[in-house]
Order: sequence, then C-alpha cells, then structure tokens
Amino acid sequence: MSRFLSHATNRIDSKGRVSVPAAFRSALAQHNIQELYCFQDFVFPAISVGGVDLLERFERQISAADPFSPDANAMSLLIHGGGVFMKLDAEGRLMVTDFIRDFTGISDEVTFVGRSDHFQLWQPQAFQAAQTQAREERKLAGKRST
Amino acid sequence: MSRFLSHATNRIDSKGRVSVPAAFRSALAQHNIQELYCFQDFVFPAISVGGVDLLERFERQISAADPFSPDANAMSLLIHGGGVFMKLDAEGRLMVTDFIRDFTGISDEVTFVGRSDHFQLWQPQAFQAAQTQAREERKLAGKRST
DNA sequence: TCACATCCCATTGACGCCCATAGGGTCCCA
DNA sequence: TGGGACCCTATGGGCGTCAATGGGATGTGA
Repeated sequence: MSRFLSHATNRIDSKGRVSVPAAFRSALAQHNIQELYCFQDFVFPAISVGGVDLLERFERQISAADPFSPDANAMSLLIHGGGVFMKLDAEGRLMVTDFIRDFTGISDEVTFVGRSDHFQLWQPQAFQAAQTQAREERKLAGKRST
Repeated sequence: MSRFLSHATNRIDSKGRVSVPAAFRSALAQHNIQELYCFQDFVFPAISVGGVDLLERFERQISAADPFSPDANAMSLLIHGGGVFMKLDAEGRLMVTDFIRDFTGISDEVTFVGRSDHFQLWQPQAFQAAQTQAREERKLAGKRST
C-alpha cells in the first residue's frame, strides 16, 4: 500500500519549520524519495509535494510537445519556475518558505493532505472550504447521474 | 539532478549588482559553466541565462531548418544579435545592465526563475502576472479536455 | 581625468545541523 | 487487568556556517 492518505494539521514553530506527519514520512521512505519536488498546484492554492518522478512526468509532457513552442515555454514557467526541491531535516521537518506562504496563504499552521502518490500543503481553512465545495459538487453530480 | 528550479527575488545594490541565488550558482558550477550566455526570451519579457551549450542548441535548431528561411533569419537575429556574454564576480553577483533593464523593466529587484537547463531574469510583478496567466490558461485547457 | 567596473573585505541575518523535552500511545509483565 | 517502562512523534531552541548585501579601494578605458 503506502499511499498518501488522510490529512493532518501541524503547527509551524518560531523558526518557520513544520513536522511532516509520520505516516507521510514513512510513505516517502517506502517510495525511496529523498529529495522532495514541490510545486504550486495548477488548480488549488496548495503546494504539491512528491518525488523527482513527479517532475519528470511533467517534463516528458513538455518534451512530447514542441520544446520551442510558447505552450511548452509557459508550461516550463509553471513546473520549473513554480517548483522547488526541498529536503527534510533530521527530525522530518520542512521549512515553510515564502515560496510556500505566498502561494497558499499559510501563516502558522499547515494542513497536510494525502493525494495517493503525493501530498499537499494547505492553509487549514482553505482546505476545509475546498473540501466542502468538492462535496457539494459531487452531490449535484450524483443527482444528475442517478 | 542539478536543474535550475524554483524562483527567488533579490535586491539590486547601489552599484547595480545583484546576487545570483546560491542554488543557481551551484547548478552553474555543476554544469561547468563559467561564461554566461544571456539573451532575450522569445515569448516573455525576460532575459534567459545559460551556458554556451544553450547558444549551441539554438544554432542547431537554426541549421536544422532551412538556413535561408525567414524563420531561421529571425532566430539568428534574436540569438546572435540579441545575446551577450556575462560573467559573475567573486561573490556570485552580476551587473544588471541597460540591456537587461530595458527589455525586462527591471529597476531595483530581480526575480530569478529556474527553467531546468537555464534560468531567467524577470521583473518581479511581470513574473507573477505571467505565471498566473499561464496557470489560468492551463485550467481552461484542463476543463476542455476532461 | 572622470566614470565605471572589478577586486577585496565586512556585516548580519537566515538556514542547516544538532540535541533536548513533553505528551500520548503501546507493549510487556506481574 | 492495572501499572509502569518504553518508544515515537511533535515541538522547542542553541550554535555555527554561509548566503545576501553593503561599501571602500584599486584598476582601466573613454
């Protein structure tokens, strides 16, 4: 198994660090992920975190198209310009940089959200709101299809 | 590894210098890049910076096309006529010349943006805007295809 | 000779590496 | 089955190093 599942909220300490939940850390270890590729999600105000393979998947997508096209240029702007490598400290914490704060609105608490093959960093209220909205939309979709 | 990744904004000092982020400097070192080749991006109001191999790649691209075509001609005009060589000082800073300022609109701060095999210099707000727009376009494209 | 670029050195604030502690849960054994 | 030892997670903080920045001094070309 070892998917990224469920969510948890941890607080940021005075130095701007936050502990990654143990469950996520062990999932990272099982996937042999040492260096974290983090990028600004395309849809939500959240940072997605995964291994280098995540980045490589995007890069394949780019090189499949014409690498000199404006489209590829824009895509690279997002995944390269909007992405960082990070690594955890010895205690399994990561620095919440301005790169993360500015994009997510995170200030003193982080909600970690499992997304199967990666996980995300959310501002707690933003996650609640997005989840509620997703539930509503599914309800509507259910009514339509059933 | 050792790609140019992420973005960071640094201040230009009174002498017109700006520090290249340490991550980018170490990437340059790993690629054995001493002399920086800089040219104006084809799509965005940004200066692209890389090694000579970057220039050579464009030259291959040109010679792959018909060398006498308008396209190859225009491309040569940009990469040869619009390119300069620069080098960093001992502290890893570069001079922000008028060549850079005029094309990007940079005045007192520079946003460095990683683009995998090279990086770019942006005026901070222009980068924010371009990234936001690229994300919007991706969102729309996603909705269409799903 | 003056403007500007380059070389060198100083400062400070941020970040990485290390160790410490509390609280909660678990396991073991009497 | 209750108590206690133990472990592990989350969190706090000290300290050294290095990056980012500022500025003086020296070199060089117009």
